[in-house]
Amino acid sequence: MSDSRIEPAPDRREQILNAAMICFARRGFHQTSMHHISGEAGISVGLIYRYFENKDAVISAMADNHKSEIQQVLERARGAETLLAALEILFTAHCCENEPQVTAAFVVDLFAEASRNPRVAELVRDVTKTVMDGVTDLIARATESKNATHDLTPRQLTELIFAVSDGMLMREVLNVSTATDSERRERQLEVARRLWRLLFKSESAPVYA
Amino acid sequence: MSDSRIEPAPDRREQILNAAMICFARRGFHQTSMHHISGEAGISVGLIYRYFENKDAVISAMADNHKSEIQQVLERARGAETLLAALEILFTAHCCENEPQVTAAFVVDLFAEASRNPRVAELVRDVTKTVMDGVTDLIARATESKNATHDLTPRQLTELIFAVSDGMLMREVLNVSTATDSERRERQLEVARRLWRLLFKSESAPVYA
Amino acid sequence: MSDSRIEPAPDRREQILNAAMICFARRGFHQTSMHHISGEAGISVGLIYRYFENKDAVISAMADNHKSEIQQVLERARGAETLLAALEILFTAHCCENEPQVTAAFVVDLFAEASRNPRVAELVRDVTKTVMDGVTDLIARATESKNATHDLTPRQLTELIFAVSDGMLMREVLNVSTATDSERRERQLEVARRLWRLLFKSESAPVYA
Amino acid sequence: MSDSRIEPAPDRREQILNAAMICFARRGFHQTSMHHISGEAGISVGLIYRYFENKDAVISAMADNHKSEIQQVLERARGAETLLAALEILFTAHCCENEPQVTAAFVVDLFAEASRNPRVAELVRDVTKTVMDGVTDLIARATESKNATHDLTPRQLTELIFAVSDGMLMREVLNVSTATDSERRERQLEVARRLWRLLFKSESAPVYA
DNA sequence: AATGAATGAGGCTTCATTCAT
DNA sequence: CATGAATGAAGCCTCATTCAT
Repeated sequence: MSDSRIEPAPDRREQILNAAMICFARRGFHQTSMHHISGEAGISVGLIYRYFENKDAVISAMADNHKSEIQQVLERARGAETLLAALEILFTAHCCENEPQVTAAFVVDLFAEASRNPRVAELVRDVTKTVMDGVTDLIARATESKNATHDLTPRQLTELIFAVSDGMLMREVLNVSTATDSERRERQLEVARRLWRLLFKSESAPVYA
Repeated sequence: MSDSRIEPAPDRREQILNAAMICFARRGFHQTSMHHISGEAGISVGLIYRYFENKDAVISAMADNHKSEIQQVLERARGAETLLAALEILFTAHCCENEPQVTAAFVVDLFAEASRNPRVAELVRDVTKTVMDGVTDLIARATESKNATHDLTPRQLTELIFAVSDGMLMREVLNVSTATDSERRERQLEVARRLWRLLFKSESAPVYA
Repeated sequence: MSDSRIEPAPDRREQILNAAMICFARRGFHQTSMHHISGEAGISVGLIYRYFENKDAVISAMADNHKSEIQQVLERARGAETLLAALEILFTAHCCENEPQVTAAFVVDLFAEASRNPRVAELVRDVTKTVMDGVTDLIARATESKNATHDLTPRQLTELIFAVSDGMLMREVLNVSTATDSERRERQLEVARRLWRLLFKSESAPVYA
Repeated sequence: MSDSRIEPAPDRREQILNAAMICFARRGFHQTSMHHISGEAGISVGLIYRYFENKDAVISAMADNHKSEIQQVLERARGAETLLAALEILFTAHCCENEPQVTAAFVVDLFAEASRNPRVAELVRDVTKTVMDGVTDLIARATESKNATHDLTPRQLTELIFAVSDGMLMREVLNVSTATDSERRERQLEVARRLWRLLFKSESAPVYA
């Protein structure tokens, strides 16, 4: 803070990944050139290659980052008091941090890339499995699951919940400009909440007023 | 030679679009070259430019095609006897015709492209709106919607149903090879069906045991 | 001849290879860029890739060409009346057609490349073997070989003769500018001739006045 | 720290040149990067520039080194008891020290480089002249030259002998793996020896049987 | 003396697009 | 209508060289 050194530790990797995230969200993986990234990061092209073997490695690293972030969210969700609160944490984090447009565009592109880049596919599968296993476990242990009115297994409930979440995220890229980001988000959240209550309905009052 | 009444050329546009669909699903829009398409179609590169202004126009035309197909499915769904049957038609068509992998890869790429190509975005938004309006209407008029145990409006129900469908399609690209296409599909369909029954539960089971 | 068409068949491959030969001789394989070649050939860079998979393929094709040329020379040598005449054909062709500097620079670079590019090495080994086998055969059958004053086998004689030829070619790149090309060549030829006479000495008069 | 009398740094120049020799032999001058050299030498890239102005200077210095080595060999040859012994020293040194492959690849590359880098050409010409002058002198003074059966001048004999030596070295890079290094070498040496005896045949055998 | 991060020009290659035939 | 040779801009990546530390 009082240190006069301009940049104590310019974590280049992170700097490059941040720039790449912006570029990828803006134009997609394959429309983003190394020049775009270097320009956004304010460094030279060659320098990127000191930190990443090639463009694919940048994409993989971003997927890795995405994985860590999601795992942190999972940890937070595990600490929630109720199942619905946990789901809300997951749903919100998945789509709402940063500008939702950016995240959504990136994630959809990530899945598109996964469908043909095996290394990325592996990463996405991995994070997907981890998080879904975590949520399945959460559901299986939740008291809210006891008096359910459906015959969905915890696993199936998880699949349903994630499908809704991913599906909404996918639609997000269309950027229906008839509403602000937060309004749109609120609408989606409301739908999701109602589904959750339906799935984990307790006799008592609705969780959210 | 002088006879120009009978269709002299095969439907080139369709031929090209079919080839493009295969290529796009295989490698994505921006990884597919015009030569890939011409090779797959068995024609020369130059010929593509007689039918499409440029590569973007091919992509847009594919989105157009996708729109027509989905609208046809909507028509079929409208003729179904019950709401659940209609949903099943929609869900199945959306994901199951052709090889699901192909369709899934294409659709995810289409959404990714929509997030930055305004013309594609416009088309996708259009088809999305049309189909969702259609389903909302279907739901609003369905007798199954009367005795619902939730407070979801027809519009919200539609959003929920489509989110589930799209979300599952998105996961499809990961191609978890632990099951055949149809097995995977069956599992997804089972989850979706249970949701639908929960949402439009009719005959029997009282909501509160 | 009377045909008014400007270029009846612009054998692109040959055109490119000619340009490449000039460039390679001028600056070596790895100092020659595809731009250099395309410039020398008067075409665009991209066009080279219609005819050659990549730069290495151009090098290999040149080595191939070199092989054909040498084999033709071998054929001519086979038709010579005396062994010494045959050797003179081989020696002269190997080093003297075109500008000797160009050929020499190219061949030395070719060997240098062979020492690390397996595909080129294979080609050079192949042509080397073919020609040396041919000459060994020529020697074995020549009457001049009968009354030799040495105990060198035909194979060894061949090795000796080729070593001399190659060694002189190697020196050629130094371009000792104290003499014209042809003078230098004449000096080399004189030395070589004397060696050959020594090796295949007949009792009679020297073959060449 | 204040002591600067005793050689504080190891002989960096030599260390770098040794590393460069290994790299150059392995991949050729222009395929060797400064990083390759620094890596092989176990130092940083920047340090090379403290001892050499640029990459070309490294190449020139290597040629210089090569020159010194050859001159030392010439000195040794001068001390030999017979002409044939002297030639054997020269022939053996030229091709056999270190791994022959390495030397051969380096020398062929050196000549290739000489054909377009004037500074290198100058050096190679210089060393060539020095050594050939030395050998010419050796031959002129040798008693073995007296009763020769040929009309070759000492200069021409030198050219012949060196051509054979260089030609065999050039072939060496093809590394016909059908024999070990030493076996191959022995075969070459045998051919060369027979030539020498033919050229400087002394004691016994009359020329005409 | 020594390091290695940083630069940016330049090399190889691909690809959308045009156009003569 | 159809072809495919041709172009050239642009993308990915390497590497000689510099310079702050």
